Formats: sequence, structure tokens, C-alpha cells
Amino acid sequence: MAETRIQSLNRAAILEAGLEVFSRRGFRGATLDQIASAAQLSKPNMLYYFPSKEAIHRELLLGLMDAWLDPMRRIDPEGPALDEMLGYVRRKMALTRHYPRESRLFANEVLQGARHIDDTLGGELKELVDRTAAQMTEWIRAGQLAPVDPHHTIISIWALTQHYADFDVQVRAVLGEDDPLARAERHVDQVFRRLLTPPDARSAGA
Amino acid sequence: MAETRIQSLNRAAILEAGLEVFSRRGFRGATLDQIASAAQLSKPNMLYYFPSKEAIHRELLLGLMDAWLDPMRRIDPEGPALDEMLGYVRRKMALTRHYPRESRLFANEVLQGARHIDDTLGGELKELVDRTAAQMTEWIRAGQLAPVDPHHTIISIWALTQHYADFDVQVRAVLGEDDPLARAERHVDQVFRRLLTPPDARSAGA
DNA sequence: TGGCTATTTGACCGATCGGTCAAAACGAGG
DNA sequence: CCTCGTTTTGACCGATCGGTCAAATAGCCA
Repeated sequence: MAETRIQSLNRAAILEAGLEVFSRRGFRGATLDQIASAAQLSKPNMLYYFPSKEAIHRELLLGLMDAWLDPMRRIDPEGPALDEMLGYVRRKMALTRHYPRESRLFANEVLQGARHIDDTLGGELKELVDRTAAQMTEWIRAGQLAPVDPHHTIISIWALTQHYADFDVQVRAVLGEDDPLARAERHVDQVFRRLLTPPDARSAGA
Repeated sequence: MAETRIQSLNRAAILEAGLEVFSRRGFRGATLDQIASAAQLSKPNMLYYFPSKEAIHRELLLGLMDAWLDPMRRIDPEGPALDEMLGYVRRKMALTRHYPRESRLFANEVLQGARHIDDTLGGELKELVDRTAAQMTEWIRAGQLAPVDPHHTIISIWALTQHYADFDVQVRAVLGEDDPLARAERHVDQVFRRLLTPPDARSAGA
């Protein structure tokens, strides 16, 4: 009873189309006809693979959350504090560069109340953040990071990195550039380097 | 032919209701019935004051843009560089605290392509940003600000301040606090203080 | 009070929404 | 070729969308 080749192909096409449309229009703004035509399927044919609009949306969000949390999970408590934090920033920025639609899908969802994922937000995500914040507190106590509010620092990393995906229309309009992300990556690294470098390490290095 | 009392009262009620609904649902997700019932008016009665859903939305966005740009306009080239920049950050954060719905309205619009305001984005906004960035470049040359990318620093200020309004569901879920903004204001000040304080001024002050 | 304008409303319209259904077309094994 | 399960489709459904309209009502000034 395994998935046939045509099934997995069509399911993938529908999810790809759903990502495209949901990320640009939001859940209520997207229509099944738009998704179906983007997937080059008829509407009833699409509903043969997914029972409803909600089901497509839910599957996209579910698949998203894991990839979204992964960069934070990969922070190594044994590694050098500043490098670990800047590595996290870099990995999160890579998500923005390579998966801007996923970022906008998430932004749309949270902006409109996050009704479909509020359990994940208050559960798995909060646990992971609390654990990472505790690790940062240790690093600060050990003098490996400058004193900061760990929770709000994590939120700042999200804010800065996701902004380049979610508001890219505005970013491009204001910068007038084709590829703002090269500069953006250097800038974001600089922001958190200056925020997190402990005072007694400031004379050394570039 | 001036506006009567009842006209200005009803128009205000409609705009207030429109802000509430548009900011939580986005343009396409909002319905005229929702806005009308929030304004305690019948739908045809509401359309007696505004010709269409678009007209309500457009008037809200127009009124918004001016207030949104004001904190940046009030940066004083004659003032002390760091204080002026941190003052801008503080004013922008005050908008987030007092007008989160306006922030979400704007976020919804930009997220979905900013089709209703792209002329403002590429015109008035870009000019103001370029002028402010030029001022920052002077300050950097004079050693009053640490070397940064001015454009991306401005974008960072937007990203951090607006994030607390646009993603407040996520912020509250992760922090588990009732009023995250008190801490947030201190944190955001710290981020840009460390980013912008010139190297030779770091030994002085707190 | 009468009369005129400004305001409000219920009923309704065509378009579009998410979703259903029965029937047709397809495809692999015999 | 036939058979049977899988896949695809056109036609259609009730609900809801943004918006209209004629008629009813309220407010105001002579």
C-alpha cells in the first residue's frame, strides 16, 4: 500500500504550489483554484490527494517548523560561545536566503494569530528557546559572551534574519539593489558580533 | 459643505473598525460584514461613507505612512550622533507599543507584495532613507558613530522594533510574559548602543 | 407642522469561494 | 482483449463575498 510514483509526484506538486500561493496571499487570501492551476491540476483532482485547503496548509506548516528550529538545535554547548551564536545567526540567515517563501508562510501565520500552530509555539519552541537561553546565561557568567537578555537576543536574531525574507519588497525598494542579502549577511553578523563580544575581548581581533 | 458631526463620527468608527479587522486578517481575509459589525453599522450604511472595501484600506494606509516616517524625520543632524540614533530607535519602539495594529496592517501589506503602497516605498521612503544614511555616513567619518552599513542599520531598526508588534503572538508564547515590551525596549537600546558606539568612546560611560 | 435632505436599512445581485459527485479515462495484470 | 482499481474531470452545490437599490426613517429648519 506504499505511495505510487504518480501520487508522490502530485502531492509534491501540490505542496510546492501551495507554498507559492499561501506565502504570497496568506491562508484566507489563497484560493484552491490558484493552487490547483499552479500545480497544473484540476481542482477536484487536487482534492483527491488532499481532503481540504486546511490539510494542504497544515502539512506545509508542519514540515516547516522542524526545518525552522534546526539551526537553533545545532548550537553546541561545548563549542566557543561567540562562534556558536554567530554560527546560529549564519544558519538562520541561510534559511532566509534559500527558503524565503517558507519564512513568509510562517510570518503570515503568526501575523494572523498563529491559530494553526499555537501549540508548537508554546510547547516545543518555548522549551528549545528556554534551553538555549539557559546556555547563553552560562556563557555570560563564564565571561564568554557580553551580558545580554538571552531571550530577547534570540528574538532579535529571528527578527533581523526573517525581516529580509518577509519584507523583501520593502528592502529592495529602499536599497534599490538586486541582491541585498550579501551585504545583509555581513551586516547582521556585525550586529551580533558587537552585541555579544565580551568587553575584555574587544581589543583583540578585527 | 463641511463634514457634519455624525459623518466624522461614523467615518472615524469605520476606520477604527477597519484597522482592527484588516490588521488581524489582512486585506483579502477581512470582510465588509466584519468591519461593519465592528463599527456597529449595517453594511450598506458603511458603504454610504466609503465607496468600497479598498477605499477604507487605502485611507488607513495613507494615514499610516506619515506617522510611520515621522520618527526618522525627527533625527537632528546637529545633535549628538549616538543620542540622535538611539532617540530614533526609542521613538520607533514607542510606535510599536502604542500602535501595534498599525504595524501589523503595514506588515500585512508588505508581506503580500505592497501593491497598494509600492510608489510610496520606492519614492518618499527611499528618499528619506537615503538622506538619513548620508547623515550617518558623515557621522561615521567624524568618528561619532562606529562604522556600519547605514542602510542596513536603518533596516535593522525597523526589523527589531516592528517585530515586537507583528510577531507578538510568538513573542508572548516564547517569553510567557504579560508585558514583554519593557524588557524589549532596554534590549533594543542595548543592541544599537553596542552597534553604533564608536570604538574610542567604549571605555567611558556605563 | 410641513417639507427637504441626510442617513439607515432589508432585500437582493452576480461572482467567487471551498467542496462534492457521478461518470469518464487511464493503466497494469491476466 | 477484458477486468478492475487508480486517477482525472465537468458539472454542480450551498455559502459567502463585495456591492447595489429602492424604500424607509431621522434630523433639521422654515
